[in-house]
Amino acid sequence: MVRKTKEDAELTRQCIINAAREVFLARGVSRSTLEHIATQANVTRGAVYWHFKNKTEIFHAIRDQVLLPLIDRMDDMLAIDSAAAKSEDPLTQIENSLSETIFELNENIEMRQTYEIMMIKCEYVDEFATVLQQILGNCSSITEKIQLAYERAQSQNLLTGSHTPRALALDTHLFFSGLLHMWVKDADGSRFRFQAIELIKSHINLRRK
Amino acid sequence: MVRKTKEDAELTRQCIINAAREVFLARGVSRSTLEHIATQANVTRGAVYWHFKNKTEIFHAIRDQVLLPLIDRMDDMLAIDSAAAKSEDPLTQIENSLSETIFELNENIEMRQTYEIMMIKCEYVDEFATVLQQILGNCSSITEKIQLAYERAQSQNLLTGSHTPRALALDTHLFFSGLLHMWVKDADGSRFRFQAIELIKSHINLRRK
DNA sequence: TTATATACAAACATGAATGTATGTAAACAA
DNA sequence: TTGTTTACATACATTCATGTTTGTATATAA
Repeated sequence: MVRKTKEDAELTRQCIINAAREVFLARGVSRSTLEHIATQANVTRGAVYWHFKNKTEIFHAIRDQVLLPLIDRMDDMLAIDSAAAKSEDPLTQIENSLSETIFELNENIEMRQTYEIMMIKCEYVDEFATVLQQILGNCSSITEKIQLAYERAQSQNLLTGSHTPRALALDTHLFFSGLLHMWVKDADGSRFRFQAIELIKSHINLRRK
Repeated sequence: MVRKTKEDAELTRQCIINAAREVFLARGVSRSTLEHIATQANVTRGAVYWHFKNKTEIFHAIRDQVLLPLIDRMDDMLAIDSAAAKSEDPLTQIENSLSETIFELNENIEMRQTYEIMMIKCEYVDEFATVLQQILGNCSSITEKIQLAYERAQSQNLLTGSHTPRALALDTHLFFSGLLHMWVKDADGSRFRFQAIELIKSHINLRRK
């Protein structure tokens, strides 16, 4: 049975991406073969090669599909003129944007899998090295957004102590980066997953006057 | 020229480990072949197979050689009865143990390479999955040590606010975990490497009364 | 209606990488 | 001094993943 219409083709493309995510997660990117992916997707390698140039292209497809939207949303939540910004103080805004991300990881299986692949099932060499630069770029931009929020908090006299918004933002970013890593590595959920939201709240409260 | 004495053999073993570290770093663990490693060490695969069962065993050798001592030292610096504990307040003790680790990463090339391999040049699946559990275990133990230090700080009335030592320790641990990741990923050093020590100081100062 | 492009499946050719088996020279023990 | 083990190098067999090529049924455009 051969698929024909455009929609059918797009459907198999999605199947391949989903299959690749599962396979990458289970076997790591390097050890995953196009045969594994094809089998998981109930197609042959022919179909895979039709839709993608090689494994790297599938990898990027997976990444773009779920990671980019997440970053966009985080950006939105931290923006000055967002809906959130008008109803909440800047610190709560930061807290919510972090919590929201954790919430998404909990709810959205594909996103969780993708995060796990990117963090502990992938070796950042050669073609994948560029992805690292992208990640660093995203980190910088998010840190800046957080910094702006802290600046607003400062001008509203919400902060304890006399720390610069820049330092606070970097500290928050590193904290969250560490949290995401632990969240992913802590697969059985015993250590971090259950208390992630509390940790975020506690982190922000350290700054509250 | 064939090597003969015990010492010579141990020397080639070390050569192989060092070669493997370089190769793992450059190509990632998965893409590194025993042939690559052998060539880099100026031996043949025969020698590699004589000293190691397979690639995984080399991986573990690399890890044990530099990572375990680091963790031990960190434990020491945070211990109640260490030399550091007697001359410094608990918060400075925490700060120094973190700074010391960063200092080591800066000075010790092998350690830096090993960290980089473990964090972004390795896929944690199958045989390597157990390493993740070890890492999580180490994290727990270090967090507990930090917590004890915060408890001492609390009883000495050094802390601002009313946060529990447990929450502070987790926050510090996550911060440092994130810092290490960024430190490693930030290969050109532009973003994090130069200011790592400042970030640590700033993180601890957030807690100081 | 027919020609062409699409969306695959199946077959093929090639190039590794692995593990093992064998060979061998020197150290060391007896 | 000779036998045995050590510490490798070399050769071999096998498996496996990749990329490409070819075949083909159907959709779609002309």
